[in-house]
Amino acid sequence: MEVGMGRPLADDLGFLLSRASGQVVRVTNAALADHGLRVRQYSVLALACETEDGISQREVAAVLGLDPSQVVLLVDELAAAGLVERQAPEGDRRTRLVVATARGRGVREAARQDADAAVEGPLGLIGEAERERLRDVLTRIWTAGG
Amino acid sequence: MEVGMGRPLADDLGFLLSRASGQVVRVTNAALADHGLRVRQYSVLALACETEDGISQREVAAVLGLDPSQVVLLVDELAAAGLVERQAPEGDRRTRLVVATARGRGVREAARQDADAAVEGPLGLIGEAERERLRDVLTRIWTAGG
DNA sequence: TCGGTATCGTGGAGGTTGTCAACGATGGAG
DNA sequence: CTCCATCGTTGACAACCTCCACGATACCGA
Repeated sequence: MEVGMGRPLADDLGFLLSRASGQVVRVTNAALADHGLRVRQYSVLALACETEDGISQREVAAVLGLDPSQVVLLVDELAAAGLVERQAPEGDRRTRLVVATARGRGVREAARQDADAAVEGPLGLIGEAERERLRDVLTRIWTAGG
Repeated sequence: MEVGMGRPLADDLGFLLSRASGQVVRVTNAALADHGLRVRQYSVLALACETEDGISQREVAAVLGLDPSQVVLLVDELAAAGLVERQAPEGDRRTRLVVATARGRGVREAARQDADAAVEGPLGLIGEAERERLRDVLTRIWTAGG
């Protein structure tokens, strides 16, 4: 029986994941501040920009891994800034579609560039092939779910 | 000039990182709850267990990527649970060494097993070679720093 | 030896996030 | 029509992050 120490924290994937994530989020938030955005808001805005007709708040919550109640405030803030609008869909009067405004799409583009540039700090040493592999792994982790 | 949409959010490494991290943290927290721990506390405890003579709170903060003021409360809670002790080092009376108690080491081991098992949910499909690769990438991201 | 400067732990304020339970409104199935 | 599910919303509460300030201690140069 080995009595020594088990695997150190520095090898724990969960720990490494959350530490790296915190790092990137910190840097990204700093970059987005110039645009009056935080990462959460930026993510919602980005999602809204990716559809022509908008995306329901429920879907936003599901994709981002958030509680639906969190999305309410995020959309409130984005709407107050004039970056998105809440629209009623054709058939279902329960749901609200989050639709990006023209201004929202512009801000998203500008913000994306700054965020991408800032994130090159932590990610600078990671090559493109490795990034693609990382995307794949992180997506699979998410899909495997809880 | 391409007018279409740029890279979607689902390809953004920062987003994928924080979503996967949140997922794993959520699952881990649930597993650690049986031991009366949260991930943050568990990380501090794990770090304390990895040294014979303890680790300064400053170092804990640096390794975990936290503000030193956060560590104070975490150590308070761990100490109140009898899992760690604050000890004064030989030379420097400013610093406090966080030292794991025998009970703390036991709890850490038990908690580690439950946490590792729980994390197999999200990480189950990732092979060992890929995990090692992931550890390497995440560590480099952290080291590249901000 | 003294004085300025840096570091450590700690405390507090303020904003952000995560979690959970409820509610009203609407939709859908039987 | 009735029962049940879904959607957005609200509120409460704990956890977390960020920043600033303080007292105590250490270090270094004059």
